[in-house]
Formats: sequence, structure tokens, C-alpha cells
Amino acid sequence: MNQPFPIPGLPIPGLPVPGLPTPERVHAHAHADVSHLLDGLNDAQLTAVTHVGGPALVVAGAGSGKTRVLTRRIAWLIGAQGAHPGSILAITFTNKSAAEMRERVEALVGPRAKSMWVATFHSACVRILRREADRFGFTQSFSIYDTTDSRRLMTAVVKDLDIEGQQFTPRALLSAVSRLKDQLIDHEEAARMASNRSEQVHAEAYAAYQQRLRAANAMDFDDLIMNTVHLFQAWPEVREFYRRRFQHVLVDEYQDTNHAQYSLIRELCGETADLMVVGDSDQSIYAFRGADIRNIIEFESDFPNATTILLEQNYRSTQNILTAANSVISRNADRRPKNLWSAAGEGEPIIGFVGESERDEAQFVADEIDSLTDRGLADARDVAVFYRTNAQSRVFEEVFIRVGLPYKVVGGVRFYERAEIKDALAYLRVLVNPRDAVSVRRIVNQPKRGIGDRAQAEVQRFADRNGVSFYAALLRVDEIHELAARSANAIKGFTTFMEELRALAESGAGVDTVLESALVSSGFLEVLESSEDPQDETRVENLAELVAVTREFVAQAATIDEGEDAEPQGEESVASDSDLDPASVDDEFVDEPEFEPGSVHAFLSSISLVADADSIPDDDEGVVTLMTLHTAKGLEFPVVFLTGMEDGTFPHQRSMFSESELQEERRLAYVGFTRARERLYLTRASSRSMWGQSAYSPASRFLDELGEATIEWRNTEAPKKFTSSPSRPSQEFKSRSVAAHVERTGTMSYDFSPGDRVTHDSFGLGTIVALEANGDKSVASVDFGSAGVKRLLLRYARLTKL
DNA sequence: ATTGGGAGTTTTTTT
DNA sequence: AACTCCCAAT
Repeated sequence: MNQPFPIPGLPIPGLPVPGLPTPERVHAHAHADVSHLLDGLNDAQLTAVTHVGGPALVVAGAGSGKTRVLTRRIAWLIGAQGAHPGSILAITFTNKSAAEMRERVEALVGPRAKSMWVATFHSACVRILRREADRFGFTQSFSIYDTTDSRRLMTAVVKDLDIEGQQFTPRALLSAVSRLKDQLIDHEEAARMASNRSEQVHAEAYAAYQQRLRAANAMDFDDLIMNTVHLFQAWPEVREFYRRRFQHVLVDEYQDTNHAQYSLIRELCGETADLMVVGDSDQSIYAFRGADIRNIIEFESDFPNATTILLEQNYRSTQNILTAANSVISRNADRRPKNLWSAAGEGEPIIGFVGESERDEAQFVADEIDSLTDRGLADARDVAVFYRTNAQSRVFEEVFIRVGLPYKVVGGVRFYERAEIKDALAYLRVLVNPRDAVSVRRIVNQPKRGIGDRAQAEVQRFADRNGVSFYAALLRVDEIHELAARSANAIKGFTTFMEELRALAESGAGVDTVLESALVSSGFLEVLESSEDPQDETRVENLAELVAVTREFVAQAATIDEGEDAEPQGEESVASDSDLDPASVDDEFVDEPEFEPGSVHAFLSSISLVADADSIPDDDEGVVTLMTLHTAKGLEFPVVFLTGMEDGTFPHQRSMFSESELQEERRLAYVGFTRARERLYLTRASSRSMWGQSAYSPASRFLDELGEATIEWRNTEAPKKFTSSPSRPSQEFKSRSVAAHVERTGTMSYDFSPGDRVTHDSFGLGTIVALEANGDKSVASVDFGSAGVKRLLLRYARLTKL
């Protein structure tokens, strides 16, 4: 049975996670002798692992063993150089890879590795910010707002500032604010810099949004980085503290850092720290969220005495796969040429397939996995299916369920983002941080308890008048005379059980106990259980799963306690060779847990930064893994299916008309190809449904860029209607297919031209001002007079020519 | 105050 | 197709 959605494991930084067997494991007990740390490294890897003196950039091509280099280097710093583990800060891209890296280092140097920091940028910053929060007007329990929370907040800002209009959607504003934060620009500077009306509004919204975040004792994702940098700049003694502590800084996936993260590293490293960054500019795929490829390209000029080390031997893929990957990526202009090579031999040809529909494509993938496993060539766990957008996973799920193929989808609608889970968590968040307005508003009338908009507005008015938070106003309901008695009673009911829950939490009860009480005393569970709606049944199951997760969390916390109590006995045997064991460490290096283990605080803190990639199945689960190309970064699989190889799907429609975005798509293809060890399949569908309607899709341009690589097209059932040469449809093929499709659906006629008068069901009379012909994705710009100029997709818009 | 229907919107990619 | 948001009826 498959999980209907991913349930991230317990993403607690620092907790041992059952990991993959690694070569390092073999040497787990050879502490005294450090020579094994250098075993089996090639020259370039050896240079990187043992580098001393000045910052270093390791340019690590795909599959060139960078994780190995990083773990060995940390172990070497500790084992051979006598570095204190507590002086090491390693930044990784996901919590999962942080846990893995920690575990591998521990296997090499033993338990004293515990005091090193291995974390993502975000979790490292949270750790620092929680310690220092009271310096700048937050409490240690500040909330972290995810995208949904941020959107609610920004929606309130938009209403408040009265800037509702098509141009200033919460979404657009949030993205503008996010870009500013990536650049470390605060709202005051944004206001000063604003050179047009739109930027002025952005700055205003930014200011109001920040003000609300602060009032709620909350930060969004971008704040975590920006505030840490600002903290260091405003309190040099804090910065000095961390500089003195982190003598050795290592950053993985450096090509995906943004300006704020870059600044953070600079603040942290000062002139003296030993800095090593690892990355590959060809794998930079996060420009859309502010990653700046400049950081890696200009590392040498940013750090004048830097050393650059190139890792070019690939230990992962066959030569044929690399040839294809190299050939595709070489189409990108302005890149430093680099050639990955492999000693693994030529390997299998790449297999291509064109299906008639996306269902056909998914069926091929399922059949092929079946055949590979039947022939003993692969196991389900060896196989990954990649796609460009999350929405594409659906048809694979449907087909895999039908044929009984075990799988797991990574990402998509995340567990912690489901509405009922967010509701349940909001109860906990309010206990921990009553000022968290977004969470209070979320649950105050969820489930319905008669506290409607009207009552909430009165409470808000009272809160504003008295300068207190919304929750504080609820507690003072007796002073709000404008409220109807019925509303006031409902509010009292709410605050009574909330305060009881708070007392329970403060008495030291575990998060599992508090959560269960909250679900019961709020009536939330009861309402869902007695509901007729079948969807509510799923919701109850999800909540049960959440309770199970908290129980597990509490159980884990208990075992950590035991482990630490037991440690004094173990120390004599393990750490006798060193003055670096935890017992003799400076207090400075001992990290107090932020919160009581197993508490509501600790749980909320641990789940606030879960990433999709954190829920990638472990090796022992034995299932096929489905994920987006972005999530696939950093992973490898013996067998990879790269699906949806169509222009408009991959490269994505919205990236096809910008050279820089197209280059990013190409890097994404490069990432996808190089995940494969032995077998790579490239599949596409000649027509694909989108928003319920079927549309013709031409082959991806990347299929024309495979160069000398061997590809074998395996079209078992040639598409009936659109048969043609699979890899390069001729122009004739394209136009015929469009015509065929139009004919089949019977409703389209695209014979509009600019100047035509048309009518639209809701906009009325208009004139076509421009046409962008692009097959089924043709768009007409139509001037509807008072309704303005609209861009309409001809395939959907019910335009009638007059 | 709550519910339900209809319109409008949606799909990049994510910490 | 599926989801969200807003308004009108209860």
C-alpha cells in the first residue's frame, strides 16, 4: 500500500537517521589511525580534502564525489588536524542531507562529532535567531510563517492599504518582498529606492507586512536569513561570538545561494575562517527564488586568495549518459567549459519513447519497470520517475495503482501544508506564541463555534485601540461591550479551553498529549468524525497520522535523554585518545537544546523547515520514487525516467521565451540526466491534457541536443493519429497534428485576425488588438473597452467573431 | 452566522 | 478538473 501523501520522517537536525550503507562505515572503529580518511580518493579529491590555507572553491561536476569530499574533509579536520567538532559549520541543502552527512562523519570520527553544526541555511539561522531573539524584539518562541501563512498576512495588508487591484495581488507583492529580502533590502531602503508607483506600493506593502510579522512575533522564510545578517551587523559582539566559534565553514550547493546567504557567509567567515564551498554552476536551478549564479562564478574575485579545485571524474553514470548530458549543457552560452568523463564504460543506450497521451506514457513507464524487475535488472527502489511540475505525478499514480506498482511521491501537496494539519498545528502555535495572529485567526472559528466575521472585527478593533494582540483582546472579552452576548460567550468558551491547554503544555506534558487534548477540547475532531463528507474521513486519518508523528517525536526525545545519561560510561572507552571529548569542551561549544525535548515548542521548531526532499524514501522501502526535477537534485538512481519531454512542459511554457530561463531549464535537464547511473529513459506524450483539455505537444527541444549519445527509440505502439519520426517532428507533422486536434475536438477555429470584432460571454463586445499564434496555446489580446484589454487563451475563451 | 453555488483562476520549480 | 473566493440565501 502506498502512502497517499508523503509523511516526512522526523526531520530533527542532530538526530541520527537510519542511513544508507556507506564505504565509510567499514572504518567506523579505526579512530586512532587517520590514514583511512584519505583512502580511495583521487588526486583532486585528495587536494580538496586536505586543503589548508585560505578559502577554497571545489567545482564539483555531477557525480564527482562531492559528498564524499565534504564528509572526509570534516573528518580529516577533526581527526588529523585536531579541529574541535564544535568549531565546524557545514551548510547543506536539505535537512535530510544534513542528517546523512552528520551520520557519515560520526561513523568516521566517533560520537565527539556531535557538537558540530550540520544544517541548512534556514535551520542554522533559526538556531542563531532563537538564541538571540530578545535582542531585537522577538521571543525565543517566534513563529515561522510558511507560504500559506505569509499569503494570509499579505492579503490582510492588501485590504488594509486598500490597494486591491489586479496589479497588486498578495502573490505578486510577496514575490516582490521576497526578492527585496534576498537582496537584504529593508522596507525603508525599498521606499527610498522606489522609482515608480508600483515600487512605491511594493515598499508600502513591505513595511506593513513587516510590521504585522513583528506584532505577531513571527518571521517568514526570507526573514530567517536576512534577520541573521542584520543581527550580525547590528551586534558585532554576536557576530564575533559565532566567528570565533566556527573556525571551519563548509557550504554545499553553493551555486544555489542567494545574495543574503552569500552575505551571511561573509559575515560569518571574516578574514580568518577556513571556508570551503562546493558547487557546480551547471546545476544552478533556483534562480527563480533568488539564487545568484554570480556567487559561484565570482568566488575567486570575492575571495582574492582563493584556491579552485576541479572534480571532473564522474563515478556515477555511464559514458553514454554523460555524453548526452554534456551535449545538452554545452548549448548554454557563457559557461565555463567542463567535461565530465567516466571510467564506467559506454553502458546502455538511452531509451526514448513517445506515447499517444500522458496515460500511454505512464503505462510505458510502468511496463518497463515491470520488465526490468522481472528480468532482475533492477529493483523498484532503484527506479526514479522525474517530471517538471508536480501536477504531472497524478497520471503516474493512477497507472501505478492500477498495475500494483509500489511507489512514493515526494513533494506535491505536503503533509504539513494540508488545511486540517495546519489547523491542528495552529492550536499548538497559539499556545506557544499567542501573538501569532495568523494562527489565532485561523482557529478562532475553526471548527465553527459562532465567532463570525462581525465578532472578530470587534475584537480586532478593541485590540487596535488598546495596542494589544488579537488573542490578548479575546482574553479581555468582558471589556468589549460592542459584542453580542452570544459572541462573548462563544469567545469565553474558546479562551477557556485554550488556557487549559496552555496550562497543560506548561506543566511539561509532551506534544502528543497536548495535541490530542487540543483536538478533543476544541471539538475539531468531533466535527470531522461526525461529518457526512467523505473527505473529512481522510482528514481524520491525516490527523491521526499527525498524532502518531508527535508520539514518535516524544519517544525519540526520551531515547536521547537516556543516551546522554548513559554517556559517562562510554566515554572512557571511546574518547581516551583525545582532549576533545564532550566532557572537556569549553562551555562555549556546548549547545543547549533550544527547547525541552518532546515539548510543543521543540516539535513546532522541528517541523517548521521540512523540505520535500526530507521525505525521500530510505533505501529499505523498496518503492519507485516519483518527484520533480528540482527535488531530484543531489540524488542518484540506477534507473531514471525523465518524462514529459515536450516543449511547453519541459522546457516549461513560461520559460520558453526567455533565453536566461531557457538556460535554467537546460541546467535542469542536465541535473535530470546526471541522476542516472545505468539506464536513462526519455519519454514524452504527443498530446497531454491540461486543465481538463487535451492539447498537442511537440517534442522537447532538448531531445534535439543529445549529440553523439546513443538513443534507441522504442515506440511499441506508434501513436495512431500523429505517427511521424519520433525525435524530430517535421514542420508538416506539427501543423497536421494541430489541424487533426482541432478537427477532433471540433470547436476551435483560429481564423481570427487583429481588428476583428468579437463578443465574449462575460466581457461583451471587443476588438482583437493582437494575436500570438502558438498552436493550441494561441493567445488573443482583446480590447473590451471599459473592461480593459484582456489576454485570452483561444482554446478556452468563448470568443465569437461578429 | 453559516452554507452553498457560481465565477474566476490555476501550473513552474521551493526553503 | 480542481480549487479558492465572494456573494446571496437561509
